[in-house]
Amino acid sequence: MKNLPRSFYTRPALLVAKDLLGKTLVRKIGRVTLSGTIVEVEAYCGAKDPASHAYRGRTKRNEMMFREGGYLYVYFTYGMHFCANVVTGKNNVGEAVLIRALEPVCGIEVMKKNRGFAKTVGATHTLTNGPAKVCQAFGIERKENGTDLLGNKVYLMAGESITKSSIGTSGRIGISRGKEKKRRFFVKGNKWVSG
DNA sequence: CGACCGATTGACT
DNA sequence: GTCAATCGGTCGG
Repeated sequence: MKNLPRSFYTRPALLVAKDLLGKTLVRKIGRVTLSGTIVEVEAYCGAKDPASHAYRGRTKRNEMMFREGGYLYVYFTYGMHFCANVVTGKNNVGEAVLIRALEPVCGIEVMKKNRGFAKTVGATHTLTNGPAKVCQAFGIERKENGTDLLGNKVYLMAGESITKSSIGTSGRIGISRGKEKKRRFFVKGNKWVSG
């Protein structure tokens, strides 16, 4: 299997967001491989979007968002959580797509260990149904900020194809500004989608 | 420098 | 349903 090419990421965030549904996120930690199918995302559109970290221009924190597409932007929030974004668009644009939820595929036992879950068989939907949960399960922290998705630590592969009719759209979650914009996309009926 | 608040979660009433 | 946890970015003085 092969990484998605740079050209997948250098398009506008809204297009990349919809195309990310059904793709497989892969994370390698030493010899361990974790993977999952993306089922929920949100687009954050640079300087034009009041909810985006890039809205107030380039800073040390959001620098990564201004790279060309295909890098990981990880930020720390609420004093205890990390969220992972896929940087999109061309250099200096400042767009990204937040990975909000995914369906675990490989390495479920390791994800449970990372999340502090008991060693039971199978996965429960609370394992990865939220942006900070995905990061915790996949071991994505501050040092993963800036990871090149064309490398072999964190990357994406083509996965299931999602038909247009099974993609749901809504306003974004957990923000106060730009709430009305329909920039959240999810796979309808998938139990891993966050509530 | 101090106050305020956030792309969240989990525990508790 | 409500609320604390906990810290770094941002803005006002």
